[in-house]
Amino acid sequence: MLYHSEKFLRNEVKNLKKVRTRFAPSPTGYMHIGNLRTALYAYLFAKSQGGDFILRIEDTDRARYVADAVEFIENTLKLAKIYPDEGPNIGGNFAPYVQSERKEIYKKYAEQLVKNDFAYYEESENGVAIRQKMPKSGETSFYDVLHGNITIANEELEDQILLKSDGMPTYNFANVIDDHLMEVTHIIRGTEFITSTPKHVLLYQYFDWELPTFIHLAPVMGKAEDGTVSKLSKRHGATSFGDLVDMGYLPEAITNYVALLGWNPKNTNQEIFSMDELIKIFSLEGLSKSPAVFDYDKLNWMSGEYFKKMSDEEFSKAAKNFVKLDENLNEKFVYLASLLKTRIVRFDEIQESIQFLLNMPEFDSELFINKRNKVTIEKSIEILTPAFEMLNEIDEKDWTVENLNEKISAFTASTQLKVGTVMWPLRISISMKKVTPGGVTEILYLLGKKNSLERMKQSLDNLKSI
RNA sequence: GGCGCCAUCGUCAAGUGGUUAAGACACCGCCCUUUCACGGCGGGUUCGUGGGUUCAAAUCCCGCUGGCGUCACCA
Repeated sequence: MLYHSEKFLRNEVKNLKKVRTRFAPSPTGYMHIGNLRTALYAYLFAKSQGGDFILRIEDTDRARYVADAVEFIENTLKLAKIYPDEGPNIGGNFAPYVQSERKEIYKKYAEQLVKNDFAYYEESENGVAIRQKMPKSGETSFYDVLHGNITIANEELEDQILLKSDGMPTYNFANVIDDHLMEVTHIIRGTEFITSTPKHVLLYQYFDWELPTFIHLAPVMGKAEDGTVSKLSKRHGATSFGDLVDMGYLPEAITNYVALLGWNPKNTNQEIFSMDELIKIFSLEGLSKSPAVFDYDKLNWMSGEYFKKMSDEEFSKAAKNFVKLDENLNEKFVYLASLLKTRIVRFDEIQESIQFLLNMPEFDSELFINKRNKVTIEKSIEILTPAFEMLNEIDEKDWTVENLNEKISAFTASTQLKVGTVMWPLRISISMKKVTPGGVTEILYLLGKKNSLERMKQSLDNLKSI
């Protein structure tokens, strides 16, 4: 099959050189998930081939410049465990890596093009700009690893601005110059660049430079409430890596999920991957050419998987930034973490789920009534009264989960009632929540003896006064 | 609108002419159970459409439809 042999051949040739990929964002102070994914794939490909990954800042649009955006991008990549080999604050043999600092380079090459009659000056009220001359006829083709050969008629191409009147290059010019100068072998970017690629190809031809390999990635889509699908944007809620981290997703989980959005490993059904594993297993063949819809359900599942794999210590440490605790809970947080781990999917869910431990919710007699466990108000009073006495006799220092478990089991047995029947009113009386992280003994322990018994007594009094 | 790209469950996706069309998420049911989770077991739903090619098409070709992108002194 042509497609495969061609791809194979192409890879053969390219493999002779060290693979170099780049991520070239503009400094917007915002890392869109789609961009992060592009960076990830470029990084994974380079690393899987033992190559280099370069960070280059495309800040040729002065109007768009955002302060500290470069640091923001570098920090985000670091959080995502994507480490460039070369970049603005990292350095490298091809510095500078910020395009605004390379102004003179572009000027030189633009003028060379004018000299060779591949471009011309154009004067307007803004000043003097340089435009690229496009062929009037014929067509320009290029090979894309994902899409095969793509051909566009030259008459579709307009004479492009290469150098703006402010002396800055346009994207279409600067990326070609830099990719060549920085010896980028594989250009991995979004499909939105497919139609402008012929312009770049022509530039390579004008300079008589070797063409890099192109890989145009399908976009990441978002699903709106009405069910329609479009390119992931703000109307779909959180769309940046930072948003997701702020919501309490683990960076590792986000990266892992995003890796699988548009790429799949060959010959395995594994879905949870560390960065090292991704590097090991990544291949261009697993890339998908059709768009992928960002799915929170799947992200949630994956996030939960990561939580369950964490030790209680790791989890509590990471979760602490998301919660406000009192002294008592702060002390017991590692234990609390063991209860929380399997129940939440984002750190920002914790506060609400443990709020009842901090403050006793308002009394609600309805909660005591439970059909399945055959619990009524009367039954609750009947159980709670002796239970309170029993618990009250436990020494403060024996107030441990293990011991409480033992005592409550013995108590339950003595009542001749079903376990659920006893546990239900007990748990409600100290939590006032139908659903809690952990059962009665866990909550008793977390609350401590004094607080637990105060709550239980209060509930009992309230029940009696109905 | 011109041009270009794309098209397998609701979603992510395996699949490269012959399969009972994998797997995962979500959903539903059952089991376990000290609530909720976790865990275990099971279930339904998929090749956009019309033509070809072929003994045989989700797979190859063409048209249609639909979605997306692009036509800047933005990237």
